[in-house]
Amino acid sequence: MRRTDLGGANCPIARSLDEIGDWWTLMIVRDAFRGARRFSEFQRGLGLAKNILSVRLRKMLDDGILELVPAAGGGAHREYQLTDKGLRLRVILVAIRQWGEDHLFEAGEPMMVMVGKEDGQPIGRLRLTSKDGRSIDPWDIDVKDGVRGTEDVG
Amino acid sequence: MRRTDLGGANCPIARSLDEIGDWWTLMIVRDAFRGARRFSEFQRGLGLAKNILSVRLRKMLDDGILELVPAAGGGAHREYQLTDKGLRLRVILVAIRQWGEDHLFEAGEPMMVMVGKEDGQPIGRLRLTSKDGRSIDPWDIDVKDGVRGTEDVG
DNA sequence: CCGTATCCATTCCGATACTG
DNA sequence: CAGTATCGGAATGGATACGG
Repeated sequence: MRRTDLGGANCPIARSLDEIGDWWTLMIVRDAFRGARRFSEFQRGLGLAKNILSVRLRKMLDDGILELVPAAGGGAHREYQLTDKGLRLRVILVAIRQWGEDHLFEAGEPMMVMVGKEDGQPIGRLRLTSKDGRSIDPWDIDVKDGVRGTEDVG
Repeated sequence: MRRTDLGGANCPIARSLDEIGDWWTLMIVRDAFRGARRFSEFQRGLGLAKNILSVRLRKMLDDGILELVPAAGGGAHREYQLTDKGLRLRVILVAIRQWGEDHLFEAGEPMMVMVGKEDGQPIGRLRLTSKDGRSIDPWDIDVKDGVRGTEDVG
């Protein structure tokens, strides 16, 4: 996404979109969460050309979303694995998923669902909250200049 | 996004990405949340060519993300307004924003922040939860076949 | 099996000019 | 102001062939 290059902007949305605001990247992350670890797994799961997958995977390695690690089973090859930064994309995928479930499917239509490993139940809905945990409606939010405070991390 | 057209897939992520998985669309939504309502406002805010903006806005109208309404001030023209479906994209923007804040900014670097209209405080972090409200880690989630149950709405 | 290199078609974007 | 029409250049995507 080059456009007029907003990558250096001080808007976290613009900067994020420059890195992951691309169809394939998020689909690769989706498959990684599903357990895909090898080149061929991503390729079969997504049905994209190898050259494209190659470029995307390398960029995601460069961006620190994926990393290459020795094969889990002890094979000679290496496998792709989500970094912590990549794992944190799960929230975005869930948000996208829940929006799609609400607005892009008919009732009764089959779909893939996310369930907690522990209870096997569909995960809860994401909620916008104020600092003290109360729910906020989508329109009760403003945007203003600020600074990343270290105390906000975590 | 044409690719191999996953739009009809039963994966909500793929289907969502087919509709909003595009750089400009989410940036337009971002500006709409910031208060942009007119063609020229979007154009100035995003710095994109008019022909592109024109196509994007029309598609978003078709998709029911935006709608045209009589000018708020009583002017002769009409203005773009987020539909309910569009307003629900706020959660996705917040998820994208928080990820970017965490991984794409240095401490102390200036950035735009979202604050609750009511208390003026930065909004809380999105949390993945199980059905009963307990927090879930990003890796403690599985994906399986399912159906959109009407009882899950809301 | 894991990629890279090449080629071609399509799409996307920006600039500009133009209409109502 | 709010778009539409056109054009050329750049990037993207798919297919295929090739190399480690």
